Amino acid sequence: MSRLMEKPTEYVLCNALSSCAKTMNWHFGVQIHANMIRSGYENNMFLSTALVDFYAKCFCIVDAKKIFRAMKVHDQVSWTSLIVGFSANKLGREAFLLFKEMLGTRIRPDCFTLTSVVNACVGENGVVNPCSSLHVHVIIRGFDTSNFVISSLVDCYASCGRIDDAVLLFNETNEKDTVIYNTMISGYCQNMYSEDALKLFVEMRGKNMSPTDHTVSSILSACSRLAVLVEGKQVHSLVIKMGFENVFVNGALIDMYSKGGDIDEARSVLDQTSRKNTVLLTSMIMGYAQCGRSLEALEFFDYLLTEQKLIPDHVCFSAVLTACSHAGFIDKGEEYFNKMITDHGLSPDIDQYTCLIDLYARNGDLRKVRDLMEEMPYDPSFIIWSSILSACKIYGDVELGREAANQLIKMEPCNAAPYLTLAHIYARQGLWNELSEVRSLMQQRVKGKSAWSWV
DNA sequence: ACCCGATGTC
Repeated sequence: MSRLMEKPTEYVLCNALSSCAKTMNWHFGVQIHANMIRSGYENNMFLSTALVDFYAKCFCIVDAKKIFRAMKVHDQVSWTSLIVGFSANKLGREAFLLFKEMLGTRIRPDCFTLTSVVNACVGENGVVNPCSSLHVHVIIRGFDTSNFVISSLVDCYASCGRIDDAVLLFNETNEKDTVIYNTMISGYCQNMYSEDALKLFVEMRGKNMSPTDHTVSSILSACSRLAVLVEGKQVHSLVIKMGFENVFVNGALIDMYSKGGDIDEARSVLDQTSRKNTVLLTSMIMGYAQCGRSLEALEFFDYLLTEQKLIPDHVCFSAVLTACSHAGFIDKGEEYFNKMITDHGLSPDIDQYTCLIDLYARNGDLRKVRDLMEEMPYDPSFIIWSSILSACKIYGDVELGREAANQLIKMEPCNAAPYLTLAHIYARQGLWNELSEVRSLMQQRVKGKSAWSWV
């Protein structure tokens, strides 16, 4: 090894760095960087670009930026590498700003650049998602024939809720490949257009295009949203016929069966999965919790911990706490919550606090709800206040109910639900003046508006 | 030589 590393060529170092980037092998990559400096290759643009890519993929975005800024010359690839780097580090805005900076140079973006910057903007819900202006660049540069660019644009439109624009672009694209179909199907699913997702799947089959494992995982999640077990089972047959079994597909199958009410079939899919991961096991626990088989959820979790050496994550504890909440197991819920911190070294995020608050609230222990809200390092969310408000309705707590309703109204002034629940609480206690106040407030604000009209 | 697209759990 040392002989090989004495006089490596630029070509060797470049490929080695690229491998380190792909495998996220930081330790080896920094040694190559050191070797590169020793060998006097610091000004090699290809190597510097590979370094940018390597550091970014290892989540050392600061180092990636430093290397990029120190470069004397750039080409399309080096610009694109840092854009991809920002994107991989969830810095979509910075990726977009870098793209704009690139437009000011004499280097023109190519389809790699455009795919990458569009992809970086997927899920960016900032002030305005720039998909339209990127789309303009795509058209100007004539990249609207590239399936890579089109599929990332479809995804970008769909991910920021502009499903109509996604459909428009999808429909006007002539040579649609499987990935574009998959992207559109997944876009429909993300936006809750589950029926349209199924329709497009049927269209795809009618055109004799072969579905992939990606197609079926989206379609299965559409089936689980629609709770259509019959269609879901047909897709399951297809999965077996085509041999699509992987963790994603099996995860979607488990979810489809448990949401469709056939928890035992979900378990049978899980048992047939050879490489089980925390996600699949969490789906299963959540499945038991949501169909009211809380004891089985907890037994299964305890079995996995002791016998299968499961390393639970935050989501897994949400599933366990949901099981406790649905069954009213207060002591067990507190025990799991504490064990999460002490035995598993996880600091609870707002979702687990939400589960525990919901557990207390459903059981009418509103004192503990208040204490936990004081203690937790998060601002109470809409979900938390909603679960408190429904508890106040059941247990007749006017004071806390009023506070919860006011918080909810502040967050979503045009949503009628909190006004109605508060009115219900007032009516139960015979507080007629308060009742008419909240009623007229609701009429002023909610009347004739949809729940989302303030957006 | 270096950079690009989609999928699953709360």
